[in-house]
Amino acid sequence: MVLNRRLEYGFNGYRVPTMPRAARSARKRCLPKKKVEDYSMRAFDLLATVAGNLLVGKDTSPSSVNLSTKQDHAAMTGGNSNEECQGPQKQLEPQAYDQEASDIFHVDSKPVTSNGDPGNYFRDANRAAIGFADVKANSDGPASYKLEKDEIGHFPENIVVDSSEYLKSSNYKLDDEIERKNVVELLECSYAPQDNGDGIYSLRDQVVWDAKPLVQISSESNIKMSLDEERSAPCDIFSQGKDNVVLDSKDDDENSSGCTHRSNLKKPSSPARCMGDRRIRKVLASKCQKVPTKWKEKLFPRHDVDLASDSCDKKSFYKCQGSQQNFPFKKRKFFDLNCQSNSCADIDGDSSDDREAPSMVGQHSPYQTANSNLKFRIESFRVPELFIEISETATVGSLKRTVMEAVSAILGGELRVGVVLQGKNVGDDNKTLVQTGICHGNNQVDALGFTLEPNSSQDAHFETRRVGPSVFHGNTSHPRSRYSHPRTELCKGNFYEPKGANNLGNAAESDRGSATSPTDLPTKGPSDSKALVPFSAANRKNLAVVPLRQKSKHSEIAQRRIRRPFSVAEVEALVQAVEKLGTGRWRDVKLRAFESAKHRTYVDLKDKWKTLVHTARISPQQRRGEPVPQELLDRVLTAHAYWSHQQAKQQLKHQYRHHHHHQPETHLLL
DNA sequence: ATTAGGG
DNA sequence: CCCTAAT
Repeated sequence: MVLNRRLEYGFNGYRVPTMPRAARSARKRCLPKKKVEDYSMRAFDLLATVAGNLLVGKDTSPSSVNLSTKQDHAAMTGGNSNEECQGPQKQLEPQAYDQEASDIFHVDSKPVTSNGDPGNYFRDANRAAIGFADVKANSDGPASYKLEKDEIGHFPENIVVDSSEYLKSSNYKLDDEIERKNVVELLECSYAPQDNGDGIYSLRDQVVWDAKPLVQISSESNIKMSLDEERSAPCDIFSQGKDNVVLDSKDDDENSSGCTHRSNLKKPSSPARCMGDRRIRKVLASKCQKVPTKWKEKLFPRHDVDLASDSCDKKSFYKCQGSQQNFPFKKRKFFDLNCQSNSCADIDGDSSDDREAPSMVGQHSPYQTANSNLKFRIESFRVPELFIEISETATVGSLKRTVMEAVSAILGGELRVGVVLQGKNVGDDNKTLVQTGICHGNNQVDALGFTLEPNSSQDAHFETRRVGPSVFHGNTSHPRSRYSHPRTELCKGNFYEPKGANNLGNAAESDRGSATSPTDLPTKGPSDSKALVPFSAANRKNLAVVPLRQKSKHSEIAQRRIRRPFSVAEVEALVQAVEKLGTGRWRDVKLRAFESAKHRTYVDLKDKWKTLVHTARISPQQRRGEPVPQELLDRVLTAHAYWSHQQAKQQLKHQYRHHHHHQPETHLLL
């Protein structure tokens, strides 16, 4: 075998699930006392991720937007296992939703109107999310928020976010950068690739998702809210059917238990999703015929994968995909709230026309309402194609990571939404829906799709997507993919002030930003992926420009924290603090010198000190990373010696006192 | 929640 | 950095 041979894979894209959910297990550690902003943040992530489930309805809601939250989410997070099987039923009920909704965020706002431009759909949704994320909580009482109104005056009507679900976002920065972080966040958090050899190219969750709804975008009146929940399922999900997946009974063969179990859960509005189901089914049909059940069709993400190299065993690949044993299926529940039966009926009728538009990227179902307003349900967006290159000797795990990074890079980059109508991109953002024909008859419902596209600097319009086979270009390693560390300059703080409690404040803040940018590569072995380049399909020239390092690492769930090497300035601050406080008061050190450095815990500081001492003791040749000035290292040794001595002294003193109670403190070893 | 250490 | 035992 030729070592280091390159394998090239072309990916047509993934389907991005709309509503991932974190595991309870992980949540445990992610749910400390959080600030409302965290909820907001999480809400944004989720909302952005689930934007595909946004339904835009006619406007009857108040123009003012209020967001309220209940800080105490403990009750909601107290999920239990039996909930896995039983809970969903209840949750499928709108009432249940509403109840839970009251427990969390709540946003009332205006929906998008039909005369909005085609290019605004997603933007509006995102904007709402952004506003959501930006809201500030009141200090007391049920926090109320104000959602900023965008120039068009479009708001989601109700945005409900399960408060039990959010990331540990203490490091999260709610700024403009958030917009491009949105979707990728959850991908990273919930779909991080793993090494245990499951579906190779699947975007999947690392954890078992909870049964509760994650995000709800709903409204009493017009806005429809659909909740699409996914959960990991045991490999035998298909045969067991014991999971909570909402499916249509018809043409459902096996999984009888599960289906029957669910049938009663289905709401009369279910037809609305029939279309989506069918569409998905259709899309997947060619790839997933091995899977006998529609479950798979419904749940299976798209795996349009082109193997550009023979080195990769296609057979095994497909086998893997088809393997019910190993594939990490996620049960997917779909909730359609407030779906008018009549509307659904219409859609259902339309669904007969559903066909797979090659250029279509997202499934959705727009339908007209009483007024001239349209409702859209975007089940998912298609992620642009990407190209990766990886060593043949790389491990599967590293391949997964690489793919994950590529996907994350794309999603984390500046995204924009494309609207595809009947296979053609709607490039004119200024046209109205009517002019574009989007709001026309139902026969076109299926022809409408949304795409996520890299928002490249210059070119703003896009041509037809997916033109034939993937074109590999720009397959060289992406220069900026990893080695640029803007950190250096960012960390030049004023650390030389004697005792400023917030010496590192600036550095910490700025460091945070830079810390998220460098792609954290797998650090093990030669298996590390090499070049990883998002590449543009024949039609997507911009793609190659997508920053590869946008991935924000604040992945939730038990994700190892990103590595954030201490800058010299930080070391300086640490040394200074330790000189003053000693080595046994890391809490104080933290407060003193790293107060505003959220990502530096006292444990981190303690660890850093440990390594500093070690570093100071080894030869300069053995040291790695950004060189620490010898002067600092000397101070480290000095301080370490001093405080070690003090500590020993203290111990001896205590011993002495223990034996001589009558004796006051005596200074030995001075 | 902190501290101290091993991994 | 993580994980934990012990405070």
